[in-house]
Amino acid sequence: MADWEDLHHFVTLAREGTLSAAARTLGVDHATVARRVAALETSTGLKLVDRRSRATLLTDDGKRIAAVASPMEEAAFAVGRAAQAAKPGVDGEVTISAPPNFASSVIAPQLGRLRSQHPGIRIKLIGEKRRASLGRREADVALRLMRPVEAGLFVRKLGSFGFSLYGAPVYLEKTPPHAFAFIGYDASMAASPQEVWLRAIIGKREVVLRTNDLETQVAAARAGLGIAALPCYLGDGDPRLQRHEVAQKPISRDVWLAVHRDLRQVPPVRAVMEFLVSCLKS
Amino acid sequence: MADWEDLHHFVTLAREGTLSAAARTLGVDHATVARRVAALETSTGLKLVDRRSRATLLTDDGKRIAAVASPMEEAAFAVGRAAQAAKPGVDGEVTISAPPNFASSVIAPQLGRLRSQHPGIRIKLIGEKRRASLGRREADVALRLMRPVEAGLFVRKLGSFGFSLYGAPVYLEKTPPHAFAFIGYDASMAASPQEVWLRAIIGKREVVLRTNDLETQVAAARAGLGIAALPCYLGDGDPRLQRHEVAQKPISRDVWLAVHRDLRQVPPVRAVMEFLVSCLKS
DNA sequence: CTCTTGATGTGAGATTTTGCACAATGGCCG
DNA sequence: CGGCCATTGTGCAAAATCTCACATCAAGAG
Repeated sequence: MADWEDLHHFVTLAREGTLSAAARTLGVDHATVARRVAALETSTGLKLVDRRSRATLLTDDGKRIAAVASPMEEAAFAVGRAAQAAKPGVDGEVTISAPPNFASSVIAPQLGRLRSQHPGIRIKLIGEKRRASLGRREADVALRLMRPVEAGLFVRKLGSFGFSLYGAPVYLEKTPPHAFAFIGYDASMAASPQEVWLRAIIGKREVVLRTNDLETQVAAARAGLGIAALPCYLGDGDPRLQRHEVAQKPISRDVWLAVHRDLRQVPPVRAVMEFLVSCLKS
Repeated sequence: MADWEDLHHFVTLAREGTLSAAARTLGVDHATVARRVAALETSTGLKLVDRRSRATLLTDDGKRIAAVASPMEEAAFAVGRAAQAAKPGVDGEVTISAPPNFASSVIAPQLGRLRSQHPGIRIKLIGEKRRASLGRREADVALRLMRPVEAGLFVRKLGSFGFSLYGAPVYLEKTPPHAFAFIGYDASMAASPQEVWLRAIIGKREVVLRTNDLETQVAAARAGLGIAALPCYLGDGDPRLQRHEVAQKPISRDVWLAVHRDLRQVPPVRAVMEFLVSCLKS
């Protein structure tokens, strides 16, 4: 039988697409991935990849083998979860994935509370836009703004938060609404509900800044560049920002908590879940 | 994530029960298995095995992990089959598992025919009593005397053969049936249909030889030791044996061909299957 | 067209892993 | 009770593997 570690490298290469990317996720050198895949080709007697200088493409045989081998990866992740679930006690490291501003503005300020309740838990808090895969254990617990649909997850709605328009107090004073300039997301976020809502309000008025980063919008609005659609939890407590009410129906987004079923009962994970619930109650 | 090859060694150890046995099936030294399992224990942070001097027992955690990891092994075997199935052409090595006497008396004599039809096929013919696992690729094609029940197999009935009583001609001449001495299987084969049939015929008469080996029975019967229940294909063509008819309803056993679904369409496997069908037609 | 960038290929040295040989353990059988 | 035997544990030399560094290559930007 083929070396399972060779299969591991190959499956990762098949998913990542390049030797270098696979090497990064595996934490090894790209030369190692190349050699292990070559070893797998020898042991199976099949040509699995086309080695191009820009990327390595899977051959038809490679696609077939990758499809058959990927259940191995599922099982391997299940082993990792089982190992974590088997560990007793409330100690351990728990990785939380959340939207970046949510991580910094909502979760991080309250982490002290969790720390004092459960001193044995170490937290890894990752603010990232892309959805971390819970199945692949990129995170143990995830906060999402959309209801997660992956199989095998336990999902719970934690609450919701609203958006309003905000600007610097001095800007709102001196600028009549018909002359508002706006700050919005760029094309990568054009489909998000709050951006759709904002565009409807903007109408034919001017957009002076497009960015993919919410913090940048906050900073620009504070500086008096224009009006931005911000979560109320960001804008309402900030003396450098002032809400501007509009006639349109206000928008709100739901916050979902997701955790893999295998980890739901693990004490440290449970503790983190309860902590996150309490974070959004207030 | 844990090293997949460590998992491979651990799963094998879990199935085989001892380091040495696992080492044999993996083709490595027992020290390697021990070290890799230790490495897995370190990486998972769990104690997986109890190291006794006579055997290594799985802990409860070990059993859990083994249960979760064994789907990995299934997938790995599926990869092996997929690799074999992907190879083009009718060349290749095909492993046949069959009852020992069947292999030597029925299949082996006709292998020349297969060889001349398909010169590119190399045959590995394994005569063994225990049922080779097709799922674990211990054989590509198996002949069985019982209908196989494992999942994922393609099964076909090839035919059947009968049993009769045979003895040396001189023995049958000088011995009246009520004084027959018999040659039969030992306890390990007591449940086989032909042995049950033979016992009913024997009644209270004497059994002078019990053995687990059919060839030994043939040799003893030829030598005039007594009467044995033999497959007709063995006894009828042998001038040193003569059939003795009895009133009891004759018994026959079915011969089944089994192959894994994934390999059924592979050209060399197909060729071997057709060859085996033709072997049992005559 | 050239430069930059991110990819793959290749060789040498360092590290890790492996196999071997032998010692130790403990159940089984007479 | 004592020898037997298969199994596990350990240290060292050998072999395989990995990392690192550098060369090469192709696509896209300026």
